[in-house]
Amino acid sequence: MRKEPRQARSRAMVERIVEAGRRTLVADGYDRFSTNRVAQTAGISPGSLYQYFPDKTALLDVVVERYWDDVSDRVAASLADRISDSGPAMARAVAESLLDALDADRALLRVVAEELPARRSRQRRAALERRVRELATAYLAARPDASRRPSPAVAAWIVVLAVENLATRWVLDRPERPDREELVEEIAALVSGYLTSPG
Amino acid sequence: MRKEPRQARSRAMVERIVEAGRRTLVADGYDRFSTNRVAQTAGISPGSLYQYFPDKTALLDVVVERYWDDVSDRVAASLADRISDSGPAMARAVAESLLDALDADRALLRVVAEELPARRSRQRRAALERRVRELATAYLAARPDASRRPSPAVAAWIVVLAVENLATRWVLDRPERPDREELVEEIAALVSGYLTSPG
Amino acid sequence: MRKEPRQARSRAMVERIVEAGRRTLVADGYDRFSTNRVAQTAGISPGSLYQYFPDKTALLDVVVERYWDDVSDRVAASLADRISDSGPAMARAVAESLLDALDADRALLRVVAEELPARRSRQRRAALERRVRELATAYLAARPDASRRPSPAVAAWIVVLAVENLATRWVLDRPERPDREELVEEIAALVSGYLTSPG
Amino acid sequence: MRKEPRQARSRAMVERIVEAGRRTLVADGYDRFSTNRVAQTAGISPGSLYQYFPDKTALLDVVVERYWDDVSDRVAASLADRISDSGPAMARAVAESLLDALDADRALLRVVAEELPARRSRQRRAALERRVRELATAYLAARPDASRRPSPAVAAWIVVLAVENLATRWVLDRPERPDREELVEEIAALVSGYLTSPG
DNA sequence: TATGAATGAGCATTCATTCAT
DNA sequence: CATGAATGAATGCTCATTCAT
Repeated sequence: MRKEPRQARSRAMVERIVEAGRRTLVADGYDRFSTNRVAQTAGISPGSLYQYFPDKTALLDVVVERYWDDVSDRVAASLADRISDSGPAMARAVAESLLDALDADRALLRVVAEELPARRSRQRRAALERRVRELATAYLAARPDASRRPSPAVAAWIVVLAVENLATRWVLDRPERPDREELVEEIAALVSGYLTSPG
Repeated sequence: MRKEPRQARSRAMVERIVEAGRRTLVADGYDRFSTNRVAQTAGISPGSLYQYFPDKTALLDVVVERYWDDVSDRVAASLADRISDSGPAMARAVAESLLDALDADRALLRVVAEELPARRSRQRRAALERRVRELATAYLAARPDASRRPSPAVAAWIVVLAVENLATRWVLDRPERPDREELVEEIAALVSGYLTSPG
Repeated sequence: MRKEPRQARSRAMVERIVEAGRRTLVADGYDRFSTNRVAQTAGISPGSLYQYFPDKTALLDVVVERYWDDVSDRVAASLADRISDSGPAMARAVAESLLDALDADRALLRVVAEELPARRSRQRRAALERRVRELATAYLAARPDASRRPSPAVAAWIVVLAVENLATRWVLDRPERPDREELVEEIAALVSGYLTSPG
Repeated sequence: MRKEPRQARSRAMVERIVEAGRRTLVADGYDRFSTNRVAQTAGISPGSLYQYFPDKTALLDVVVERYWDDVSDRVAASLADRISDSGPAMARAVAESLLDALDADRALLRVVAEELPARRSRQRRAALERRVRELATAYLAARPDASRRPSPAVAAWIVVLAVENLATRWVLDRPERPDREELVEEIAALVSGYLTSPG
């Protein structure tokens, strides 16, 4: 009496491999991310891996993809709890959400952002940026007087990239100054100062 | 009669190898950056390479290091020509300098910023940031009323990282919007808006 | 109510697999003749294949075996239509029959004769040769004055091998010269010249 | 005081690898002809093999090529010692030469002719055939009355293929009948009977 | 019987590094 | 110093075969 349909078995196996991939990446770094090693970590044979992924790259892509999707989801979820009206508060909310999301799997962020060729992460990272940018654009569109920048699209590009990079760097480097609170404050200032700067 | 002292010979050889490394990196990408290939490009034997560099990584590091030092020098030189008084003009000058400096060897920037594990660039990139940050800090220190941010050091950290990343991404992606002029304008707004934002 | 006895089921399954093997061989070549691929072509699972064949080799052998048996049958059938009295005419008939038989599945001949290790074909190809040799021997025995060769068995060995190889090579290479008609003529001359050569 | 120039070192190594390839082929068969195994047999590391051959196929090709060239040379050498005038004697000489040449490395002939995909041998085997064919054609051209066949080229094609295959098969199978002497006799009869057969 | 997921030994190939010359 | 042939561990990947279901 098999409860789970075939699909579920596959899904479980894919899960197992992806998780092994993630762990291998975090534990051994990108340079040691080899199919044999992942298979060993997953407790399967190298051949089995190829029943679920056409090649090494495909697996890596899924791991990376999943990471950025998770970050993206965490940002979205986190934001939902912090919706607020005023501009600076909004910027603060975004910053906090991003910091939380990036901090959630800092070890993997380190690999994804610092060991992988950026090219590998590009697409999914861009998806995250797009998602946040859409929120930003919607926000700006809904509150025309929140921004004095001439182009909302350009403003969103500027803001999102700047904030994302500041957050990433901060999470990875954890400098003494600014501390988290300061950082959020400065980001809020950066964003609101920019938006209210006369265009 | 050997004219040149050993040191000089070494220096010339190191130079030759580093240059070969740079060319290999640009021409073939990081994946094909192998010691054999570099040696061949340099017109020496693989064994000789190891007389000047302990391992492949060391060579790569020097190439990267040199790249960021060059960028750093170009920024400094470029800035010297644009020294100006007013805040926004200063921000504009920095942005322009950075864009120029990054654009000067865009092919290598692509490899260094998108193919190499970011970790490799870390130290020297940080050096560039430090250098610019120092300029920024000095500027802010000299003009206390230019900034309302509580900590000059933090403000410099924020500004430099934000501007550097925006410039890098823009050079690499060359998006239609913002175009260069717009970008400079927005960066100026970002920086001056931030600095004048009440802390 | 199962209509067919187990035997019949097996036979049908064997058939199905062998046919799939044949098609795989023709379509993809010997290098891609893998059990998985054959099973897929047969619409069964790789495991099932092993219920009918102990290993890959056994299946391949049956496919090859079947091919040469088919050729053998075609030669026999074709010959029945060309029975004639005079020696040269007989040689011509054999040549034509062989060419027809080999041409009938040229695609498979190519694989069997040029891609497979010849060893694989050995036994069954020998069976074909034996069959034709028997006809030849019988013919020679029935017409003692048709041959001046001392040993009919040896003469048959010589003639059959020579003719078979000439026919095979011609079918596979299809050289401009000799064309088919010429070839048949030359084979007839070869055979009758040989047989009438004083022993 | 290095006596041998660089070339010679390479040549020795190539020789060593080719010989190891030959031995591996003979000892373990085509299926076990792997680069690692050849390297081990040669007493070198797998990587070294690739300094002399771009890939496995290239090595195999050289082994096969060398085999057929050797056979070809042996035939030529052997023939030089048997040059004779009369037709049947000539055919006998060719047959003997071929049998000698093929017998010289029967173990390798087995692999080359029965295990390798024929395609691999094709080109070099064709070279042998061409070489012998040229001799035959020259012979026929020089003695117009030696042949009554209409086309010398076609006659050469027929004769060479027939004789080559008979010789090969005989060497590989070593049947009781015909024995070597008989075989040579029958081949002579085959050839001279054919050539004198009225076209 | 039939399945097909899982296996794992094996393969061809690469490349950073060494060391005898 | 310079050489470059030699190394050999490691890699991504395949496929004949097995066995729990």
